[in-house]
Amino acid sequence: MDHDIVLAQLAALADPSRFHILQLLARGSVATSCERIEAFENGCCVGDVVAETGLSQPTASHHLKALEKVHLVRREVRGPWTCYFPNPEAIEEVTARLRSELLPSAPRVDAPQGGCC
Amino acid sequence: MDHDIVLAQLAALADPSRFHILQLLARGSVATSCERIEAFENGCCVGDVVAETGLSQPTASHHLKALEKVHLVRREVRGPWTCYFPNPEAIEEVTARLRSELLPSAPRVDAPQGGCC
DNA sequence: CTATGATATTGATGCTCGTCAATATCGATG
DNA sequence: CATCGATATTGACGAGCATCAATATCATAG
Repeated sequence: MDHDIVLAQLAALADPSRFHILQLLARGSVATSCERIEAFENGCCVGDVVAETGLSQPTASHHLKALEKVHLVRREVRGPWTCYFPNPEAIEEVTARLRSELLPSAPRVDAPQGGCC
Repeated sequence: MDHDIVLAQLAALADPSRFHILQLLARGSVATSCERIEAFENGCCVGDVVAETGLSQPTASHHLKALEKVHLVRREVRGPWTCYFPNPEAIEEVTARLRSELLPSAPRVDAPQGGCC
């Protein structure tokens, strides 16, 4: 089902470590140690996440892989580095789906003035 | 921290059962068995969720409580029934926070035309 | 007060997941 | 090939959670 991707993305977003990683990528505030990422790209490598978050290297790698699996980040191998980049479209998609599925699309039926209880 | 509420709301949204409950409430498609809910209110009672989802009564009660804890639904006791109503403001808040925290606010620094790699 | 219908709580169970240590893989460089 | 830096994988552990059965609470009608 196409439905599942939204739930998977929400689950990915709900973890504090992963949310933090996405924040770092979104604000482009990572001074990366990767020689193959230009400043304007707002990307980082696994080691950068380790340095910024204090997570162990396997944990950082694990979370980045999870984020890439639901397309919240884009992954690119550049020589010895694995580079990750934010994917704003995915954020837009999640918020759009949340709104379309969980907000009343049509204006509600007119309610009587007096209330009920 | 005010930060935690967003993560808690995302975690609440990420569960299939809870997401389904919110969908039912959002589209106002629950023909409730509660005598004290008017049609225009788009609310339902615990028993309605049991009937619509097939979950056990304790599980439905548990999920509704969890949704209320993060303000995704509003709770109101009406006689023997506990009634739940959608809270669209919370959905708007979550999506707004997602966008403000995970999307680049300022336009990115101008990138060189040629790309890099 | 008693009985009944509606919901909440408790206890238990199985599963998922976040985390790290240890180890393996992989690319680049001599 | 041998080495080194960067990342991925494996294995294990513990915490949290979704779920249900059984039971308790609570409101209302009689």
